[in-house]
Amino acid sequence: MEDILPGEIGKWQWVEEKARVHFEANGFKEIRTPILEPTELFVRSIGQTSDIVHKEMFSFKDRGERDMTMRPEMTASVARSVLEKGLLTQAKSLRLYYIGPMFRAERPQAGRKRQFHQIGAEIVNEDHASDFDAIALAHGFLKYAGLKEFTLNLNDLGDEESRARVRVALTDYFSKEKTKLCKDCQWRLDKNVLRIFDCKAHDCQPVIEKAPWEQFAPLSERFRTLAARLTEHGISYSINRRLVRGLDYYNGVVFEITAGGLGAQNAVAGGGRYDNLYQDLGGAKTPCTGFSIGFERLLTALQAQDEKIFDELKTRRVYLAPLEDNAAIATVIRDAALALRERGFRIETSPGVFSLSQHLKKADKVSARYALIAGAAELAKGVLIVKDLAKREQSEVAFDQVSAFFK
RNA sequence: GUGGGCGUAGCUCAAUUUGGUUAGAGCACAAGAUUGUGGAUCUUGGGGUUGCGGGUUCAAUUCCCGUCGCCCACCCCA
Repeated sequence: MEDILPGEIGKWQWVEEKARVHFEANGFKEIRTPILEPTELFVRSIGQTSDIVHKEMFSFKDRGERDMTMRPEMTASVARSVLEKGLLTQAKSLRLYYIGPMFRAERPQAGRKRQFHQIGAEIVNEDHASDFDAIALAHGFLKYAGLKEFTLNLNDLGDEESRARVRVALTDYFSKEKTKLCKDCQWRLDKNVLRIFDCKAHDCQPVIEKAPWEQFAPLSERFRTLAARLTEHGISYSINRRLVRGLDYYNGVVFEITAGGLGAQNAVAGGGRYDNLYQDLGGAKTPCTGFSIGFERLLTALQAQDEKIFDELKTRRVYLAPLEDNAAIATVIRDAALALRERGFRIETSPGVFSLSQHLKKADKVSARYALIAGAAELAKGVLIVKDLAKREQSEVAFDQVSAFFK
């Protein structure tokens, strides 16, 4: 697990702010839930057969001997909260988003830490028509955040009826080929036959290739409608019939967005429809869709595609440079800083009094765009010097005009 | 859970092969040259339980054993 240090927190705040603006503008409300939940919640929602549950959770007994788990994802927590607080009795449907840390006890590698962060959204109690909204929201946010190149992959897991039919046909087929499958797949055959398609083991591939794919085809009418709508809105996609996703609650349309510059872990977002989760947790039938975006992976991809993307962070940083230890000067500068703070500028300064050249050096060091300079001469004239460090220009601004100057 | 690689200053690394004086360098940091115009340069300075524990030895950063941690990949996922 990693510390996020002051030197890099600016990027985090920048992306978080963009996420809040974008999701709120699309009518989504933020929800925050506890990091700790009863283990049972994740076992019932994500599924016993998923890798997440059977080998990747941070679980322990608390002091009351209860089985607790640090959340490995957010969808189950949101569902729990919606059911527990009866949110659907106050509204017919919900559109929620979240930002926060998740925990999975995997072996770390590039793009995969044991604590990681997700930005995600859930559309609760809306039918398949909302699949488009979920995908458009995810796609739109990635663009808004500044990601230029990424690929949307889609698949259709089918409705319950067709899934049941497929499951029977596949179980029948793979049972006959059982001896050719790897150990994991033999286990999947018993527990969740669809996930055999996720297998990357070399020996399983010929068996998977010959599976009765025709049971999946053709894609449903719903899926084709969705695809047409995406095209209409200029969102390109590829269809990947092998995309299954490792959480058991998915059905219907599932999707994954991949981006370059991420190493082996190249999925930056993933999600899909889950119509049965609320029933599995003891609620009423509640059709849903949702997705989540890997925060760290998004940061990595953004920087890989445009190394200067976070430079604009500098443009809203102001360094304060009092030239003398003088209460009047300190007050004038502080008042100006207060006004700029309200305009969203970040204020930097150094404790103590320094010469002008020392101040300017320090201003460079903190990557400030502007310096506010005042000494005895300025005080006498009733002005501050506002220096643009990038353009190497400066002007004298009257005390009460500083805020207006930065408009 | 599997495989490979790596642990020496805040960071990147040297010295380890063949054990031997006080473990070095660059970057970064701090002070000064520089009392009103910045990124350079120069000078000076602070920084180390060589991951940790044990063993061998007159002597261990170096050899041996153990252990912990990190990185990359598999797997899986965001």
